[in-house]
Amino acid sequence: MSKNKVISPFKPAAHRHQDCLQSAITIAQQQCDASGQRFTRLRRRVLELVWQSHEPVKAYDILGELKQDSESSAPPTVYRALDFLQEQGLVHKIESLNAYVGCGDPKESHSCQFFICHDCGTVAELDDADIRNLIKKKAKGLGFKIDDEMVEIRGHCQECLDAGK
Amino acid sequence: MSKNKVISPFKPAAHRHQDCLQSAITIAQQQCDASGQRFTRLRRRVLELVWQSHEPVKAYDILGELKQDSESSAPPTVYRALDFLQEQGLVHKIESLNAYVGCGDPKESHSCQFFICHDCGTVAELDDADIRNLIKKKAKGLGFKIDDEMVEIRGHCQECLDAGK
DNA sequence: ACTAAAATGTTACATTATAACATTACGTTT
DNA sequence: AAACGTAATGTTATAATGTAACATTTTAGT
Repeated sequence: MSKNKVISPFKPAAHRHQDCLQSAITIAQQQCDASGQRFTRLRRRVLELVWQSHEPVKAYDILGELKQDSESSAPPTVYRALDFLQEQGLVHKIESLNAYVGCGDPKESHSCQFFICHDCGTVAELDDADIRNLIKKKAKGLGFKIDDEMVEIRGHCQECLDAGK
Repeated sequence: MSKNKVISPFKPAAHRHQDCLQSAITIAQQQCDASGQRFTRLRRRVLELVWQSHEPVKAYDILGELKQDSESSAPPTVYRALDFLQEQGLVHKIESLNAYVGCGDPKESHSCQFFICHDCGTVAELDDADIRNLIKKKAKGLGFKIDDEMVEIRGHCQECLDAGK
């Protein structure tokens, strides 16, 4: 179970994103059912909005959309839903962007590493055991006990490099 | 030159912090002289404030101190100084805390990895070639070109664990 | 239906950061 | 030293991100 996984690769610009979204919602529903959490209409809606693309989404952009739904919404509406989704592992926050992305594999808790493309704005997510173990080893050398780790790599994805952007 | 370095270890609670501060300022002055940058009074003062301890410092806390100096100051005062210091490699921003720490080894540009203790709030900084190289390798596997990397590990340092905090 | 807990609504505000333009300080040329 | 141009700082206003506190509604379990 200590495998290196690409949880979400960089998606080609054209792909059936509807499938990504659909799958994310289905899995989220199953997860919540299984763990006795309530996947309410609001939480579902926020998750859908996070999954609108593979780009990290800002909380206030989500809020803007919610308001268009003519649902009564305010910042806490969004932040509470995002907190819930993060606790369930359904979304991650990208700290260096103050933005949120859907998690492609919420089934198990994991460390994750993000690769963020400056050009197209999309993000790839890994759960890489090599990185995790190396960090664990380094922490051990410092006598440090890890709670939580954040690895965010900024640069340029293959597709954008090829496109010469 | 591809060595693993501990740029700043977790400092024992009691140490001659005056020396850390002094050294940081001296090195900063030398760096700026060497690269033809102006290490102005304001920039020096902000760097001193960042180096008040080994805990990350918030921009608005720095602003508060500046105002006490009876210097006329506003947010841009601080953010511009911090931007400059970051460009020179003299301070780093901890993204997950929106806070800034002095860099213990600004002499060369480097990747760095932070270990952040939740208990005492202090931070250790590594420049670890193993981590850097592994991330580089993983990026290569994705066809990804790295600009910049952020590794921030949150947990508990040895000293706090020993103290049973 | 009743109740307690969870979720959401609502208002207000705190924190973090930047835009835009005015002024001052500084190094260079003359 | 005076004039000039650029870099640095001052100043005002506002944008962007996030939370506290309390009211109301919804839900699950009895």
